[in-house]
Amino acid sequence: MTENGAFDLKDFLPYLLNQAAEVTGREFQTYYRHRYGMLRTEWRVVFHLGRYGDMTATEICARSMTHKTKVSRAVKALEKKRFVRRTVVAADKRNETLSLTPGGRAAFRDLFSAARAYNKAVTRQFSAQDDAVLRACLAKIAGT
Amino acid sequence: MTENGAFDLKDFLPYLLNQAAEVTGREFQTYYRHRYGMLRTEWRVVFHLGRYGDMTATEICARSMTHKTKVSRAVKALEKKRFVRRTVVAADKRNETLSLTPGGRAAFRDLFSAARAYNKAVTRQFSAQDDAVLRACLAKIAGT
DNA sequence: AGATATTAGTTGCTTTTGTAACTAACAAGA
DNA sequence: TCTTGTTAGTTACAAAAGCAACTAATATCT
Repeated sequence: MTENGAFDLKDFLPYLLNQAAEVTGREFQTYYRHRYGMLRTEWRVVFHLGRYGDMTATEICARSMTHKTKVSRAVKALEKKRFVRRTVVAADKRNETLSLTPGGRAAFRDLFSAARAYNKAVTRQFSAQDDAVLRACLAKIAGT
Repeated sequence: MTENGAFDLKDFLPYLLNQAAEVTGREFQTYYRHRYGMLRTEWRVVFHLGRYGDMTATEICARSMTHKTKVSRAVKALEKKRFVRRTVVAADKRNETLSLTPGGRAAFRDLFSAARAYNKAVTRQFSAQDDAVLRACLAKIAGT
């Protein structure tokens, strides 16, 4: 697309990003959805706890830029599925520390390596340089 | 992220894409939402008709990789808001040609230039080369 | 201490989306 | 012409997300 040339939907970044996000999101969701009956936010919560250790819902919100109602519902669902349990912090009873159960940890390990593999498969389409540029641009757009 | 190094959420392409898509989507939606009470798919339909001329819902589905129920609902809403009207094709009464009303055209012109401007603003963050790489990668991922 | 504000997290209600089943119009072969 | 199949588009119902109001616990200020 040139400065004064035609401007198509396929030149419009929000559209492009949305399409790309939808494709990869759909592809990867088969893992957590099929195997563990998780929703995207649930998988994200499991990722956080598995990768970074126990933390509160609020910390997950901050780290993943996810709204607290989404996280709240995800935690509730994960608790019901016995992937996560919560412990009220004695020092401040408003806080609950979230942690993975053994089953949650097993799911995490499986999904973590699936995520790595999926990521590698997508990334393999590009040169290392292009991949780096892509990631840098996305991070910049996301404001990270 | 190196081959065997730590793998973080921020290295996971589906996550990165989702974040970036959400940020830009949210930012741009203020235009069509605030000014014209449109939803994303409605704006997409208007874009198609304004940019590429009258066409049927099915054609919009194909061009924008959008599911037909989404388009169907968008068209219904746009019709109610008097941005779009439909004409049953005499030769095949299953088809309805969609076209913009004068009001729809005015909205399109406004949103089209807003989209261009927004796009330019996002793009300006990167070098021309990086921008080209970004777009190429996204198109590849989206399977376009 | 007592009033006020802030923070963590939940819930209720509404909007939006996804899925699948549906109607109507047309096509094509027996 | 009478099935059978296909295509365009809609609708009904369920799943998910967004938003705002809510409770409970703690912090702050006087």
